Amino acid sequence: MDDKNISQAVIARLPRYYRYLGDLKDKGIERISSQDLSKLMKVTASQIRQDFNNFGGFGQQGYGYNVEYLYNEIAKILGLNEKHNLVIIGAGNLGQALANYMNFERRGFLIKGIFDNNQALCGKEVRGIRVQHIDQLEHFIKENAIDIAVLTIPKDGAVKTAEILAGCDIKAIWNFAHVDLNVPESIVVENVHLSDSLMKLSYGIVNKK
Amino acid sequence: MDDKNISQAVIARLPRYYRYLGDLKDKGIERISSQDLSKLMKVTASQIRQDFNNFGGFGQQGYGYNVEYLYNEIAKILGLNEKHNLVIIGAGNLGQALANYMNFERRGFLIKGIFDNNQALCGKEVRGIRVQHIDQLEHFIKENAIDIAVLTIPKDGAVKTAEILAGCDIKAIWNFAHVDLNVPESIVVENVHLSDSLMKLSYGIVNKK
DNA sequence: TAGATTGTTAATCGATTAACAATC
DNA sequence: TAGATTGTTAATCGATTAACAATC
Repeated sequence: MDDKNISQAVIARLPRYYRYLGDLKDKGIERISSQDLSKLMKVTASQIRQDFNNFGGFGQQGYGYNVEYLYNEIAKILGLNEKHNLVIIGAGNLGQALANYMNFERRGFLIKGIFDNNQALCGKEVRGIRVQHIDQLEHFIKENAIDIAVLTIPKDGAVKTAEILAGCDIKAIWNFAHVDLNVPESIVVENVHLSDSLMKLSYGIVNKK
Repeated sequence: MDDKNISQAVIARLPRYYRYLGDLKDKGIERISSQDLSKLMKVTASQIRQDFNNFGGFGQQGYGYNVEYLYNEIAKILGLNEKHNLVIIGAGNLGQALANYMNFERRGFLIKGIFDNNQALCGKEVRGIRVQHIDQLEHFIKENAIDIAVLTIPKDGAVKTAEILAGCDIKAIWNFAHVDLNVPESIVVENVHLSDSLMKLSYGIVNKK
């Protein structure tokens, strides 16, 4: 897998390929051609082949792609073969929802800690993990080899907390706050702006043809 | 506002413009040039002007853009000046988190009902709204002029429920299930695939330069 | 071998950026 | 009026699609 410069558009499509291949695998399907996959996923076969060839040749002429092999290769590309330790910052509804949504653990994303600045929540257990006060965050991250911080707090707190995280050795921030974080290039930030998504939906309704 | 064919890329940027303009407005800033906004948002001034001009001229040569006016115009484009009635389907953690996250109401998205197929949850109150059994969904949608269904249930249920929704007069589905829904073109679907987002983040960590 | 389907190059399409005339 | 900045056209860049030779 020699990553020269894979475009964001390609990367954004990988999880969807992964999902479809997982379904095919579960159905016991062994091989699939780019053409058949293209019908299933409603994209062009050409795009599928181009996308995969960014990472090397996974197929075989005259045969197509081996489902399980391709599935595993995409997992590797996405880093799903590695374990990631994460903390959730913000033990409100969304934080708890993510903590309880445990398909993530199956993919190697292990919740090691949950933090909140509300003393009343501290000590409470969410999915067997005791909520800690946010003051302990910095120490905890360093001690527990935390890779990923999940930010599920309001935007004011998020900006400040992101600065703290930048000071620790955090690798990535999964940001649910409605604000763009300003952290060094070296930290990966993946935003989930739910209100942006809802506005896009709203646009779709209002401008329906 | 004459919508010929605005590209998805442009639409996806509108909520972000809206957010920044809202912040500027709150700070009492009256006008801004595309150049200043471009520095703030880290995009090109050219893109900003192109984007806005898809919807008509909102600026003035030699002056720039009036913040409040532009803010309101974008709100109109996004349909935020209209009210939307919505139901949440799935009263689990995520459904409750969204129900409780009430900035949505401020933007005109009114939660009218919450549904679940788990009898144990029915009758329980979430944010003052009594959870109903999913059997009542169809009836409720038709009676209460519901525009938007928020799907926060596992994927098997989601596919079936989407079919029911397609039968009602629903306008849009905000889909949090990890599956692509197959509904008529006339229904707007906006997906929030959290696991896809987390995989993108994972890719970012593993392939960091 | 013949048929199928990839990997890859070339063509097309669309989106972003640059440039500048129009105009406030 | 002169300066600033938009609206818009033209140039560039990148992503998608089409085509086909390579090869299993």
